[in-house]
Amino acid sequence: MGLDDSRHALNRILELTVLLNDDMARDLARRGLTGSRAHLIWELRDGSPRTQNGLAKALGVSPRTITGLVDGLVARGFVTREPHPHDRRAALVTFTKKGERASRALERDHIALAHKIFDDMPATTFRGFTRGLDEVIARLRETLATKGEHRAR
Amino acid sequence: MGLDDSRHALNRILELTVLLNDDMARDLARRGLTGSRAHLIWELRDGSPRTQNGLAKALGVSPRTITGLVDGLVARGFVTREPHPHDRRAALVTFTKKGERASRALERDHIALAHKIFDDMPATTFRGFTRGLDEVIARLRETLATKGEHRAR
DNA sequence: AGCTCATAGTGAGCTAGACTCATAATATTG
DNA sequence: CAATATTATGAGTCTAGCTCACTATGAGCT
Repeated sequence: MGLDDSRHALNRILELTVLLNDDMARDLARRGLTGSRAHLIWELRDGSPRTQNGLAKALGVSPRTITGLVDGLVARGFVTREPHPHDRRAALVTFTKKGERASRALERDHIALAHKIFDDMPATTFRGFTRGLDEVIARLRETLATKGEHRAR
Repeated sequence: MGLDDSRHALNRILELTVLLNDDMARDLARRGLTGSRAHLIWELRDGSPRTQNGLAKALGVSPRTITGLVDGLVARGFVTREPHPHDRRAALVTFTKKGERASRALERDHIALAHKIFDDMPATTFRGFTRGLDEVIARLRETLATKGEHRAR
């Protein structure tokens, strides 16, 4: 395939990332959330009381950043910090009612988006897309891994 | 197609956006650039002397933000502010030698990435992917337009 | 028991990117 | 010429990352 084709395809992918980002950011804003805060809630969704350290590892972000995100979510009433039963150092980040509602709303939004994108797509197109997508992701993973080796030296 | 399939596909797309972001951010950091600053350089690439206002519209960002981005690029020697020949209010953001080199490097990186992702992908897979991708983008555009109407009311 | 080391969280201070609002300087137009 | 529009920036805010230093506590080893 020609180079121009692959460049064009890459540009389309980048266009997609921008569109997705905009769409999701707007939905989140409507619910009083930012991307990072929503990400935290999303993580909290499976296994609600979590320590901040656990969240830091799950989100791939420093513990200090979690402190800030949790501060924001506490201020807006989505979560509370509860004492850990066995470890007085740790705080358990716990959903409030509002937080649980928001968590379910995020899930609904996610499903609705998947619907909107894929529902009336012909099955063959869908399969062709996902097949290619898997390959693209695999190539990207390779690339990242290779560069990671360099850095590790 | 089942709901689970579309949800899974959406998750894969999100995974892709994260991978792409990481990969590009790392390349940019290697060149002393951030995503936003690179974006500005990318825009400057086609039609080098540009006013900040023009850049603001091109990047879809407030003029004040451009001031900040240009400040950063000037401090690092990628661009200069030159006086506009006919309008003493406006500054023309202009590449330095270093900026031009960086601009070409970004282009090379872009091409290399497209290569890495698509080069050894079977043509049928590639076509299937781009076809689906076009549809996905179209659906997203629709969604955004619909919501935009709401906001416009 | 006591000492050392590790872990959980936060304060302080930095960079970066985005916004608004107000303002200065300059263009444009009636 | 006077009113209005445009270009850029200062001031101040918010979010989201980071590191480094520090407190409090937990765990393990003599």
